[in-house]
Amino acid sequence: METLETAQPRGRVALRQERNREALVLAGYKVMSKKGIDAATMQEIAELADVGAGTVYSYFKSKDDLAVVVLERVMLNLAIRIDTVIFTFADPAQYYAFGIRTVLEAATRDRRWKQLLYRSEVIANAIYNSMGPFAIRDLENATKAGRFKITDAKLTFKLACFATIGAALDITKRVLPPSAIDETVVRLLCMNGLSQEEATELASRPCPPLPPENSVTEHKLK
Amino acid sequence: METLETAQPRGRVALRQERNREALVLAGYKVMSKKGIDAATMQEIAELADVGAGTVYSYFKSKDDLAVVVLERVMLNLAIRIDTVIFTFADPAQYYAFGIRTVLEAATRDRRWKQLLYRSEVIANAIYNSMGPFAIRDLENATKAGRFKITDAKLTFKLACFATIGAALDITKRVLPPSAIDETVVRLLCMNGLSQEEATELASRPCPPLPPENSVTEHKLK
DNA sequence: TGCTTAATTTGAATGTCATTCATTTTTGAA
DNA sequence: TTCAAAAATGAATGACATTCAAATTAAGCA
Repeated sequence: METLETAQPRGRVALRQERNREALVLAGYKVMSKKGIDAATMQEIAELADVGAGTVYSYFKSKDDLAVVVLERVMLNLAIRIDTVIFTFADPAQYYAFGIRTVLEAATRDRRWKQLLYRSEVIANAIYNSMGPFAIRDLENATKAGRFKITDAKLTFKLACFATIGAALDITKRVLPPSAIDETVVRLLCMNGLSQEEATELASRPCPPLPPENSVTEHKLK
Repeated sequence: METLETAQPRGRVALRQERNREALVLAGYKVMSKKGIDAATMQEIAELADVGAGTVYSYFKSKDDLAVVVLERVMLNLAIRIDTVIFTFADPAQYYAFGIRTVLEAATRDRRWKQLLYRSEVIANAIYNSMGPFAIRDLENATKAGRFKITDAKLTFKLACFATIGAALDITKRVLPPSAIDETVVRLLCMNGLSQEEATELASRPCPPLPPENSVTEHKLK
């Protein structure tokens, strides 16, 4: 009984904090994906999360810190959804190819992503951190299988993250046509040591549909 | 005599404006490369250029606008210096390889560049705009010569710009070792359709020294 | 040379936040 | 119920980027 009594009150605070943190991440996501990271104000985020303006700072060191958490959450959600689908592929190289394409399509088609694209080093690093464990695994597997020829999977994926955001920005701004998605995938596959022909073939394989956003219950957003 | 008389007073304003503009770009470069773009204040830049704080805005729309001009100037200076050296290469692919390596080394070794690296989409686009004419020419020549196999030189170089900044940022932050420069060059050459072996060989060729910064008189800085 | 208008420059004032911090509120044990 | 500690609050602070009314300068004209 003693443990139960001490556990309950202790849990209250922890639970509220968890709820507040969750509410802040969600509010941050909503406001930032509507207005962009810079134009989002801490005031509005705090109000939407129903906490005082100062409270945000007992959960996050700064606005940028919150933005990083928000972005990593979005990316992890996408990474997990991708990961539920790729087991259908026989070719290990296709795991990576599909991941790249999916990120590019999300970044250029989803209106909520567009606002987040500026501050590209923040979002590129969020992709790297959240999707990296999956992507680097795929790169290494495909290299072991002899499909890719790379020596440093981490560096390779880092380059791919930044390049992807660069392409996505230009497609969003209509400097590049939407068809640049295909060519970007081809180039990033070439970067892994595939020939132009191999890369083109791999990039043109059909893509399975992704499970819906909210299917990732552990990492819900929206 | 008439033309001389009207030319003189007219020239006075124009001359002063040219001087002011130059002074502002130079001051912007000095302050931004010392403190970083965000921490540089318009007040300090104006003071260093010896104009009123408001005057900056009759030359540049905003702080970011000034930053873009400053960065493009730095990049153009480097591009021109690179261009004076590459005629010594027989292989057209080497033009591009040397350019990529030189940018990476400048970005990671020069203390003044480090501060400019954050705001990566600004600097990546500055590289693209200033060095693009040279780099895209090199990419297309090397493709015609059968060394590279790409279909869209502009897109390819855009990806390379963002990837380069991503690598430079991590090397600067010591997340990646300086040796990542070599591997980045190799990967970005593979991206152009070279095999791993071809890319490694090309990346390892000796590099000639660059002419000094101030040798580019048309585009002087510092 | 002096007069006049248009263009340019000026820097103090404005407005917008991110962040801080003195108070207030809540918590949980006694 | 009482109390000390922890958390939350939101008004106040400070730091700029940008604006704008006033001052200065330029240059055509008599």
